[in-house]
Amino acid sequence: MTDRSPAAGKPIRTAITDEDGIDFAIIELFFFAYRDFTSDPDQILADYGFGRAHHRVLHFVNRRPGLTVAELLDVLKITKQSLARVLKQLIDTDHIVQLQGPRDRRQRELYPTAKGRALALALARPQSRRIRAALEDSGTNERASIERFLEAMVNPELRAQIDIVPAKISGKSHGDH
Amino acid sequence: MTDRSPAAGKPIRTAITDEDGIDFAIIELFFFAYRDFTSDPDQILADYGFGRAHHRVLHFVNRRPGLTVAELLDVLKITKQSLARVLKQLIDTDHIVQLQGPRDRRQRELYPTAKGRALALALARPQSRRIRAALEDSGTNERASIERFLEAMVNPELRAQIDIVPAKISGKSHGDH
DNA sequence: GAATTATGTCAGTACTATTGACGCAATTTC
DNA sequence: GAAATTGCGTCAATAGTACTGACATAATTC
Repeated sequence: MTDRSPAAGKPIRTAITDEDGIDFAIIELFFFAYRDFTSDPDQILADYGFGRAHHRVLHFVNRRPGLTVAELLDVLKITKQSLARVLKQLIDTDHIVQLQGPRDRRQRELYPTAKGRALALALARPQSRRIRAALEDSGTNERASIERFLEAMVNPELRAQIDIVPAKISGKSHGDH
Repeated sequence: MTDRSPAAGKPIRTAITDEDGIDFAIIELFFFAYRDFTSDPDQILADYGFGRAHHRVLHFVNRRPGLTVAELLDVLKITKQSLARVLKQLIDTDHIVQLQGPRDRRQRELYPTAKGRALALALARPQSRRIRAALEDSGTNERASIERFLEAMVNPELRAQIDIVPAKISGKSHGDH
């Protein structure tokens, strides 16, 4: 089984490199960075019997309280059926509540509970710590570059989703409770 | 079903923001960026009946021809059993060949075939195009910032994996590996 | 010869995702 | 007001990726 079967191609012994005109360096860095970026919350989630899908739902419901199921599906780019089980579990465990839409009573507006907010924060905390550490390694003003780059990596037609968030008033100490 | 059950918590109507001391802006950008970054190759892979796991294996076998199964498991951070099916399919479809290790005949060195190399390039091409476009939006010298940031996002103890690659010499003085 | 190592494989399970179909209630359209 | 559409929930069937634990084989090391 170790030998190639008769029809098999010959082994190529040289590594693919950026000379092929392709940016393997960043492709690979992006893979490693995202792998470790998600590993922090994954560990916490395991304690709850939740997975990465629960995290994403929880995140967006906290970021855009009151969004409807349809809007959530659109942001996550998954199907209704994929969302169903995950959302049900989050509701059953009292992390998220549904309210009937005020304008359209068919809609279900999704809101986090205090419990759901706390979990969202707990999951984001190690990720934020990792980001802060990475930015400290870089120069301070490079933060803007990183944000621009990441935003430019998103499909243009979907970039609107990013800016839905209320407004991330940077310097401000805020008060809208 | 629309009302919360008696014991349910009250809905929180305000969005989580960066004021909570957490960098939601970049957390979310990273999610969107990676989602779209992987969507390009996913479409191509579907034509072959392959998934993202096949892509990762193919990528690393092309990047480090001759790596052993154990090394591959270590880079991917998955289990032997998870790799088994994917690797078998790639071998059966003549994208990858195994050679008996020269020093240690128990080992299987993995190499891409011409077919495997071609597919790896085809998968990387749209990703590289996306990266190039994103970098064009930014300044040229910001490339180094991006690389530094992504590298700093990786767990320090795993950062060694990144530099295993032969040498990604650009203009970079990056000297010491 | 015995222990260890590298790999492959088996069985069972879990999570996330898919497509397609159907039902119900609310809204919109005519 | 009846009909069509929309938003949501749910059912059934399936797939891809991952896990743990166990066991077999061959090669290497002690």
